[in-house]
Amino acid sequence: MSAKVSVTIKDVALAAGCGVATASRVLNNSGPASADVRERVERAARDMGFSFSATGRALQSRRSMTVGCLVPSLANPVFAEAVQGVQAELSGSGYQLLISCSNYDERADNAAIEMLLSKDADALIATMVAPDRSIALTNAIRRGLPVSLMFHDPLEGFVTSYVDNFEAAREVARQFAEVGHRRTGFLALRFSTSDRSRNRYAGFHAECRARGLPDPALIEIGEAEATHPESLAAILCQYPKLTAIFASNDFLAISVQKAARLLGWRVPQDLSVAGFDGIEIGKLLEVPLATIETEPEAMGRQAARIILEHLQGRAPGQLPALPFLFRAGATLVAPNPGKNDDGRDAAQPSSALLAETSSQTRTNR
Amino acid sequence: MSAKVSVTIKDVALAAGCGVATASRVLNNSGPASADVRERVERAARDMGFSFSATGRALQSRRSMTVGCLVPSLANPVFAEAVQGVQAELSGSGYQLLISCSNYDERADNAAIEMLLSKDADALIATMVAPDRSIALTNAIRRGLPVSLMFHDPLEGFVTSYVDNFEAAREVARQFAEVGHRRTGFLALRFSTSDRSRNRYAGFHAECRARGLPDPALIEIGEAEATHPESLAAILCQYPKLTAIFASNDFLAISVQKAARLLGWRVPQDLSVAGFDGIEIGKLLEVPLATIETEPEAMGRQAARIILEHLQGRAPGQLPALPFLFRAGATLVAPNPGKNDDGRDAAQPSSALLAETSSQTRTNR
DNA sequence: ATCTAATGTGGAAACGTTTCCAGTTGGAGA
DNA sequence: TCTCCAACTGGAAACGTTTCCACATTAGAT
Repeated sequence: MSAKVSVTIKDVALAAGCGVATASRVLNNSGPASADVRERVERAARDMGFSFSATGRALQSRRSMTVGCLVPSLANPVFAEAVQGVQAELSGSGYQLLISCSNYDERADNAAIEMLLSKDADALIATMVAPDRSIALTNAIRRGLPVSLMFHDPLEGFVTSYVDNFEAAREVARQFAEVGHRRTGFLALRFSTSDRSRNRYAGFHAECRARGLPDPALIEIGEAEATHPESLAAILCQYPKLTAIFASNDFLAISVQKAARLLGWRVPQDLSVAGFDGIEIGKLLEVPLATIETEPEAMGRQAARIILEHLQGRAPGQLPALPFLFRAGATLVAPNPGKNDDGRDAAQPSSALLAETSSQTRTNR
Repeated sequence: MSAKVSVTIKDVALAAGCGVATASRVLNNSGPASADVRERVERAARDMGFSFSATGRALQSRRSMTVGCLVPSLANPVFAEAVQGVQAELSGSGYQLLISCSNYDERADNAAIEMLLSKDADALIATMVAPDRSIALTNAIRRGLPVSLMFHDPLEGFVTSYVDNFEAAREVARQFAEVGHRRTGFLALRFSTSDRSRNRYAGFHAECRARGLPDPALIEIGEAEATHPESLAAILCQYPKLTAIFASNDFLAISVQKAARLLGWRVPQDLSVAGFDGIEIGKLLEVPLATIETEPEAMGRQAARIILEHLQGRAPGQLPALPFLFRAGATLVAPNPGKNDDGRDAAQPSSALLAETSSQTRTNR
């Protein structure tokens, strides 16, 4: 109706014939007001289509009711789901989500944090290349701003929501070893910018060592190879002796299967594969993917809950790691004696059996 | 260093021994200042770690430098990628992204728009159940707030970034028909809350009609069936005569393959399948998925560009649809004469051939 | 009838900016 | 020396809220 661009509480007060203080009290139910004036104010507000200006409120209350969130990329479903979890948990709390993406770039990380801070975010939830190296972030913490990380393993001075990458990777090594794999490889994307990837390798490596197995091959690849099965195949070619590959995420694991197919290798007969993350599609594949199942959305929710508690004055400490689950899948079976050339190879039972059984191992720390 | 929670321009001015007006001019490079005072202000700001309060600025300038964005869910990679595109395009423009998700709920849609408006968003980018029914949204437009939709087909009174769902679906019908399919089905998730789904069905239906083929079966399913291949199989069972299914998105198409497998049907020999969206993983499958390739990220970028232009005073009109591409895949071949029971069936040539050739049809409107 | 207390009310300050405007300075030209 | 103008400067208002405080009104108690 009214062409007024934006109607303020002053306009409402004027229309209702009272002071702004009274109008504010009525509209917020924050103080006494006679039935009479209450009615007038409410009607005026309704008629004029009044709504509070969050900016005005933020300025006066020193709270923007906004939570800043930084993730490497929303194109990676794992982060997207985590953000979805954050958003879901925040929704209804009155807090809104301010989003930023760094594209796995450390400089962008810092710029983004500074941007979020200058937007007066009341709290920060982040996954970064190197949280501990971010001056902006540590400053924020020092100033008492609630900060909570996602995906990062525990880090001195930070609170984080995470799965224990090291332990989960050990579990994969265990599964590999138990069916008889000796020569294994870890396929890593963004090894240098992802502590997750590094910790997974560390756990995988540690467990192999502990079992007296050869060290796993560390195969680092770039964005290009990850999205181009032909390039990936060219790389895999250089590791003909491996009988099993642990990929640092499910998408990569599926690419490995494709690359193997291009090379004429059969999965799992010629090469076993396991992934990480537990994306839904892995279960639907013709050869279901063995993987570590995680719940990014739960991670986001936990991070948001921590922030919310902080914001309400409580100061929750570090929570234990979120659970993960080794999901058995047909991509992982005993190595093919033909390919494995170092004497002792395990003649494990069937393959298809393990695949369709949903025997899963729940681990929790 | 200083334990001061937040340092304002007033503090800086005080430290530099000048008025706030001068400090503001220096810090913004927005007016004259002697070299002397300029130097003092800049040093004070640096020493005290001053940064502008976006809130203060927003209040005085009436611009929050914030763009509100509403999508059904970030758990759906298609939307997540679109948001990533928006974010990427916005980054560097000074605008920040305020995110909200509705979970495909019309009521939540409206509440979210109102929330974003009350947060003083300078513009809105949205994908909703029913943009045209949203009072909050139409009000926003009437007030002159830049609004741009994503994914929705053109709608009176709105500007949208989209692919032509109707045409794309016709293309699928054409591809189905050309290899000889007559009895086809359209598998729809969230038919009632997604105009995309409805328009795809409409296009598919129209093209079948135009070719004198039987109307495609409309198979509506819920969230539960979509994520549970067993349930999906039970439903597919009821349509034994179909030789090809067009699923309203790729994830669903992959689920169909799984369900078919559970029923002992072979894809593509017993059932051809095509999807929509063109997610990357479709290419990596053992039986690569035939699908309509789209670029959600480009969609987000376009929406953001439109908004940015609006914000700079230009008023760009509706742009043409974004291009789509029919991606051939091994899931689509000629129907198996054995299954097709109505007399005239096409004895098309090979199957595997069509699969591995990457002959793709580019369409644009 | 007076006193107290509770209730209602609105003016004004504060939050952090930017910008208008008026004032002060200094130097150049007459 | 006087005038004028440009360059610089800072006070104050405004943006939309909330909240403190003081004031007025009323009802209840003595």
